[in-house]
Amino acid sequence: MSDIYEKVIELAKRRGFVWPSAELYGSVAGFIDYGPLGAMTKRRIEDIWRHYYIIREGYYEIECPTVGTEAIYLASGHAKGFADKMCQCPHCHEYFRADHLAEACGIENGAVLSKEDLAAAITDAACPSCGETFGQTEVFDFNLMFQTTIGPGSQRKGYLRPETAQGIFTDFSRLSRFYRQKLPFGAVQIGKSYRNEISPRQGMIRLREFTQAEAEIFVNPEEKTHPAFARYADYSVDLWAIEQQQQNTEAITKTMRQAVDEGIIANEYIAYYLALTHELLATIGVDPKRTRFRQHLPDERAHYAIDCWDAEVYSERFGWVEVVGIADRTDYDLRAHAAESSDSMTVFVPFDEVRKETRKRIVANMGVLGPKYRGKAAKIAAALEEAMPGPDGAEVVVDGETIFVPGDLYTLHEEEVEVRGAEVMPHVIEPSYGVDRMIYSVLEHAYEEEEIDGEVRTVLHLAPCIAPVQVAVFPLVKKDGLDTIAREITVDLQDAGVLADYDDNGAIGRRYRRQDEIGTPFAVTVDTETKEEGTVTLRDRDSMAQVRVKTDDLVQTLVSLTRGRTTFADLTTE
RNA sequence: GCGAUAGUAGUCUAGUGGUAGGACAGUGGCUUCCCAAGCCACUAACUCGGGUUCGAAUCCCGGCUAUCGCACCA
Repeated sequence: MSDIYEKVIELAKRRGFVWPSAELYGSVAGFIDYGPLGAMTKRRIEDIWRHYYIIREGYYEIECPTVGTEAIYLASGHAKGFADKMCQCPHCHEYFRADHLAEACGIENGAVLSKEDLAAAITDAACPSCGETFGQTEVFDFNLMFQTTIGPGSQRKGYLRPETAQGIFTDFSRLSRFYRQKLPFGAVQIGKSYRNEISPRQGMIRLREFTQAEAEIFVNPEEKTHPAFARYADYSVDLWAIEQQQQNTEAITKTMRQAVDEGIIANEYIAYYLALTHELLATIGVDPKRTRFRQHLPDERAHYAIDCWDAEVYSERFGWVEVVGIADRTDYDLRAHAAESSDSMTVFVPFDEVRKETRKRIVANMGVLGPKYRGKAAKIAAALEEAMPGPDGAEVVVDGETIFVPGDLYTLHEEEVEVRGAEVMPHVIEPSYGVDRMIYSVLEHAYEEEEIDGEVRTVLHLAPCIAPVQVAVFPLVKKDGLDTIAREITVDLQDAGVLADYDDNGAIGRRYRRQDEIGTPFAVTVDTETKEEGTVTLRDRDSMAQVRVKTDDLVQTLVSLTRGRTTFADLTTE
């Protein structure tokens, strides 16, 4: 049966929203092209995202390469952790995850075994597909990252990034200086990421090249209270928390204040971005009734994450689809990069008041110590500074050798120092949006076939702020100079930054329907009254209602309508 | 990736071993003062590669893509 997915995809293909990529030479699953209308819609959605995260939250956007060196992904764990150990049945040539097979044979922790151990573990395993015994089989890594080499003849490995986040982490120190080393701060990135999925099946939902919009917000681990939390404290969303999932009950509706106070959501930052995400999705036209937030269960959550929620959108075709992930990733990423690089990845956080601390310091008496230990003296002196002295001496370890240094070879100083703050490794709050999934959700929720006088009218109820074509301009008939007036109006609208589409082809009804199908929210029609009274009709896509508007006021009215400042209903009640 | 099924203009579809019709859409024109109206004309397709055959869109094999099942997967 032709379900809504097929109808939406058919429309998207036919009218130029989304196409299979490079159909000319045969397309490859997991790659899509955005056609003229799709690219415009995507841009508008991204710009609304920018409005929320850059303009309102104040996290500037950066843009990093999609190709990264191996070091980045060794640090991030993607080079290892993103790889599955696979094997192939020698009889039926089916592929399986080796660790799953091993676990089916009663091996625990198959995931941590080496390739060789796994191969040994599965020799007696029966193939889940054909039932034959595996025997000696090779276990190989399948890494979800696309690999490339950098430079001619170079052995230097490069990877296409599997997420945009790493670019922000690798720029951490410069970002910290840009924000004058004051937590919290954040950066965002919108761009392509790549995952070489084994078998992408679900159209726009699982792609090998996809667009992410990610924010990495660096916060003081001691202060996970969002400075603007009041904005969303009373905002309520549907939460499908761990408890409801385990008890198999429905999502619960809570305000963000309640959810944080009751400990359902780990902190204000997570709650704040849950609410912001809910509002953003509603703004671009995702049905709030078909939006919920699902908390990751403890066993699916990454071990370092404190709390993680997915914004899920209901699709008639795919069920609940993860569109946004919002996680508190703690200092995992920065710690990983600090360990791999020579950067501390910390921010100096001053204390509210300068703290006075007394510090014990051991100063070696080099005049005695030097001659006594000779070549080892410098190292022993350095080790002494860190040592805990006993009553008559201190033990230090130098080059694996334990040396007892008598108390008369050093003096103990007690000094009062002023401590003005501490080096803090921030925690990362990460809202991560799948832009392609947002677009699909919007299209599916906007699609409607309604019956008008026995005819089916196909309408995309796109929000005026994301509709690719914002206004259509028609002469009612192509004579008496009506077309000239309509063309002039089109240019006036275009000059005001409104994407206006002039059309004089065919009957007026057909032109309305054409625009309905691509979601154009408003249509302006020029008729004889335009010449006599100086007014045009403005037609609303959703209600098909019309009002007469003064030609002189038209541009201003439409600018305001397309930006969502006013609605068509406001015009009719005036 | 494996198995099953399928692939005909932009879309939907008819069809047969002898090189393809329809509908809708689109374009040009006529008509038309408000919701896919009417009339005329036009454009436009056999998924790709190989094989069998005098001849293949049709039969066979393979690739690609889509749908479904399995596996995989945020």
